Amino acid sequence: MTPGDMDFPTPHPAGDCRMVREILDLVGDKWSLYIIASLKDGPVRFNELRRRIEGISQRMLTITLRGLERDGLVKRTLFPTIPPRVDYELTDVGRSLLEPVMALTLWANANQLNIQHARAIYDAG
Amino acid sequence: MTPGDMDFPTPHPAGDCRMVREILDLVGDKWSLYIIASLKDGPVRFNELRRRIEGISQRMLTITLRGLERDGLVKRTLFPTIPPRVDYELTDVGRSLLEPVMALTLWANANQLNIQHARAIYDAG
DNA sequence: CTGAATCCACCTAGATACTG
DNA sequence: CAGTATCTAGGTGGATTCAG
Repeated sequence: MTPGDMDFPTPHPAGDCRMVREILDLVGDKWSLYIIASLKDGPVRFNELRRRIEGISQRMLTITLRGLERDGLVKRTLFPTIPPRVDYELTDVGRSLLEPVMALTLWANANQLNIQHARAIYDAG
Repeated sequence: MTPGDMDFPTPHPAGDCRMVREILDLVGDKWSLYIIASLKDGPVRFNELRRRIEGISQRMLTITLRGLERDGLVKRTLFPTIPPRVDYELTDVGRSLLEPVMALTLWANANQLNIQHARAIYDAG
């Protein structure tokens, strides 16, 4: 580490953007938000979750759930019965994420036509 | 388009989640939010933008700007001087996106310790 | 039922070199 | 200055198969 470059509190003016990117690294993948949304009304079992989220593969459901569990957004409960049963549910932290996501949803609602229009114009030109 | 599959209003209960995903497809990539944040105070030229966003390559800056321009979030203005000059600035739509993004930032601020903690516990077990 | 393991196709994005 | 073109490594996610 060269002494001259010791501290770089904010390498660029984008400041806060750093943390937003961390969230996007958290739930910005293809399936996380679908899972969170699908869990908003209470615990759901693995295969039921799989049925609810159309198009997700078994592998991606497992992997994504593991990530959400690791980040403390989803809680996994194993019932050691035969056959085994596993419930997934949102933690308080996970549920609190629904709020800012809702803000994004509102923005999407308000602007999706603008965006479609802009694209149509751009693609025409 | 097969007549049978005509309409599928909400294939799964995740409903609103669709639109959120569309936004993530819009600005959920690696650089879009950095660019939007870097443009929040007014027009910026290409190379200045490149200097502000540490780590971005010339290619990715071009590609990402094209996408944002196509979606109507960023406006590109060419001054046909020699050497050429190009200004990029947020449109009203682009600027309006800063609000819900700010909500995400607040959530990140409030929960980043929770997440770090959850990860530490998970990785320990 | 709930996974883990493996293989593979696609896409993203970085490096580099070149252009008007 | 503001791009474009090409090549390539690495990551993401789908399909399939196996296991407890």
